[in-house]
Amino acid sequence: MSEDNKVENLNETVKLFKIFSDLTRLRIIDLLNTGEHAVQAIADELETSQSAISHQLKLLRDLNVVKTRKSGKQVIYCLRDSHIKEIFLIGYSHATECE
Amino acid sequence: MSEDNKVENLNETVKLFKIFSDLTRLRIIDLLNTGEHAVQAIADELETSQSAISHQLKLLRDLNVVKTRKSGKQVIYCLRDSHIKEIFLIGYSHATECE
DNA sequence: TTGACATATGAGCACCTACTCATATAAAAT
DNA sequence: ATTTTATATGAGTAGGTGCTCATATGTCAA
Repeated sequence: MSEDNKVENLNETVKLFKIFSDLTRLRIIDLLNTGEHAVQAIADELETSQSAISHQLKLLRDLNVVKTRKSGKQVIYCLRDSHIKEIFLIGYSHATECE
Repeated sequence: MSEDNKVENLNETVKLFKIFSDLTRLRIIDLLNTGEHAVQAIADELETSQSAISHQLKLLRDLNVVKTRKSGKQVIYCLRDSHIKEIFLIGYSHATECE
């Protein structure tokens, strides 16, 4: 592998880890681990503004972390696949196992 | 577990993931995976200024990711334990396996 | 159609972060 | 002792990020 490819792979890895590097996003992911939720339900649960949640959900959508379906006026979010869930859980257990 | 503890645990998880959320730091960690290196050797290998590397190494020191030993004028860095290596490798493989 | 509700999004701002540049510190060589 | 080499660190700065606030868009109900 060329040095450029190595750096490119590391850059992809950085992008992946950045998904989990914000408390609001991590709380959303943690919540969606328990099942699908509408936007306002997420905002209520996390006691965070609808706008802040919606901005983060857009990021997670653009990064293919979550997918949506519509139900009437609501938009319901869930994790796209177990990929993200796995990495989250590994990080979570490593971060909390030394207490 | 209280909601506060949950958030606190998620915050620790965020801190862990943030370690890996910068290309320079990830390249340093990747390089130290191959064994210990002095500061200037890291800077040369990554074609990055000594100052930039030194600043990042200070961060990694403060986060207990790396440890050092002195050898004459040089300060030689290595990863503190396999903990970090494991998480890095999991993220790296997840980020690169879909190509 | 009008109003109420649910979500998305743009603009602006405050904060954070990773760099550069200059300089301090420390050890070895001369 | 002075100079050279290796590393650390403070100040300043540019770019990125996550929020708020205002508003747009879309859907249902009356």
